[in-house]
Amino acid sequence: MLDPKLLRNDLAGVAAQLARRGFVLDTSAFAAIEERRKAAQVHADRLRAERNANAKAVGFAKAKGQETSGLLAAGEALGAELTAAEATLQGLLTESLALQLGLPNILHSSVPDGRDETANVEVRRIGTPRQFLFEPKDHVAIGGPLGMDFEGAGRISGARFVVLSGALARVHRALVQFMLDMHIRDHGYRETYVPYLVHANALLGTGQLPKFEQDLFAVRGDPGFYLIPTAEVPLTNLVRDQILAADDLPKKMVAHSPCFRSEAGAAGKDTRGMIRQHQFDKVELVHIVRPEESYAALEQMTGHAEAVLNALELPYRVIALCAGDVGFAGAKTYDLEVWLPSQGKYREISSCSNCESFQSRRLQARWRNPATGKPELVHTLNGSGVAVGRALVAILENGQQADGSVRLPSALAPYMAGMTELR
RNA sequence: GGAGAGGUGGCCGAGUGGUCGAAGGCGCGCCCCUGCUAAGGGCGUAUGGGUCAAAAGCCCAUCGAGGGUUCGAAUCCCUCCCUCUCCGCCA
Repeated sequence: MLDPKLLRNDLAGVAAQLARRGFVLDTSAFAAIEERRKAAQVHADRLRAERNANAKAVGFAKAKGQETSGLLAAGEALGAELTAAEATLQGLLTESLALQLGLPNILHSSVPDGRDETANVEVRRIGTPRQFLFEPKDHVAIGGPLGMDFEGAGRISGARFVVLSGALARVHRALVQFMLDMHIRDHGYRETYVPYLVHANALLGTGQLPKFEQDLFAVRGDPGFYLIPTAEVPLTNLVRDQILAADDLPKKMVAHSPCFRSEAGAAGKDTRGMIRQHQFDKVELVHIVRPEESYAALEQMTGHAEAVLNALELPYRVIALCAGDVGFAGAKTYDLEVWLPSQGKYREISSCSNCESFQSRRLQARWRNPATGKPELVHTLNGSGVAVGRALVAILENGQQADGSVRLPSALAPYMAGMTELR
C-alpha cells in the first residue's frame, strides 16, 4: 500500500509515478472520494465529541443530584445522528481503502523504463553456456529414464504436477539442503520453518490479495485458508504488528517450502515439463531492514541467490526488470535467469525484490528509529534463493551427457553420498 | 473434541457503568543529589487518525477482534480468535 499522506498531498505525482508501469490512476475519482471522506470524518468526529461532552455532563449532574432528562434526550438525539454519520463515513473509508489496495508500488528511480519484458536490462552475465557435441535434450527427455514421472502425477493430480523418484528425488532434496546450508552458513540467514496454509489477512499483507486471488489455491473449510504461493508470505508476515528494536535489524530469514500456484493466467504457457507447476519447492530469502539500507540489501540478496547458481556451476544472467515488468509490490526487482540448452535461452530461476514500505505498511511492521525515538515502517525484501524445481531442470539440461547420463555439480556430492552422476 | 481459567501500555499488574488513555511497579530518557559505585529524589515516557501550509494546540479512536445494550462501556450481553491447565485423541 502507498502512503495515504502522499496520495492526499501529491496525487498527480503518484499518478505520474504509476504511469511508468502503465498503470492508470483515476485521480479525479480518488480526489472526489477523499474530499467526501474528509467532510464525513470531520462531521462524525464533531458529533462524537458533542456526545462525549453530553455524557460527561450527565455524570456531573447525577453526582450533584440534578435533573438530567434534558441531557438524556439530547444524548439520544446525538446518538442517532452519530450512527448515521458513522455509517456514511464507514462506507467512504471502505471505498477509499479498496481503491488504495488496488494500487501497485511506486518504482525506484533506477528502474529502467519499458512496457514489458523486452525492455528489461541485462546487468551482467556469468558463466559460459556449454558447447554440446550432440543435440541437447530437454529435461523431460533426460529425466524420464531417471525417475521424472508426469504420467503418474497426471493420474493423481492432473497437469502441472510431477512425481520424482529414485536418485532424481534425492537430487531434489539435496538441492534444498545445499541451498539452506549455504544461506545459513555463508550468508547469515536464520533458518525458519513456516506454515503452508495462511489466512487471507497474511496474503493481504504481502500484496497477493485482494488483487490476485485467482492465482491462489483456496482451501475449502471453516477457517478459509489459502495455500501459500511462496514462503515470502509467512516469512514476511512474521513481523506483522511488530515494533522491532534497532538491534533486531536487519533480520535475514530463509525457509524452504512448497509453493502452490493456480497459474490461472498461464494457460498454454510452459505446459511441457517442470518449468511451470501448480506445486514446486523453493528456498526463499527475506530481509527486514532499515529503510536506508534496503537497496544495499537488495544487491546483497541478489548476490546470495547468485552464489547458489555459481556453486551449481550454472550459467546465468542478472536482469533488472523494467517499469512494466516489476511485480505489484516491488519497487525494484532483479531476476536471475539460468541457461537452458534445450530452449537455447535464459529462463527465470530467481526473483529478488525490494518492496520498500509497500508491504510493511499493510503489515504495520515497524522498528523504533533511535534517531527519532518513533516507530517507523521497515523495508521488506524477498528473493528466491532459488527455485528448486527449475534448478533441477537446469542441472539436468546443463549436465547432460551423450549417453543420457547427467554429471552432477560437485557441490551436491556431500548431499548425494558422493554420487557424481545420474544414470 | 470435553471441562475450566484467562487476554489491559515496551513488560508486570490494578481497575465490575461516569473527571479512566487507564493506579502502582519494572524498564527506558532527561535532570538533581551523593567526591567513584551502590542507594535516593524530581520530571517525562503508547499508537493510529483528523484538522492545519507546518508546528503548537484542539478533536477522534484504541484495554484480544467484531457486534449489541446505554445519555455514557476496559467494566454488562452476544459471537469469534488466541493463550494456559486437566481429560480424550493423535504424529
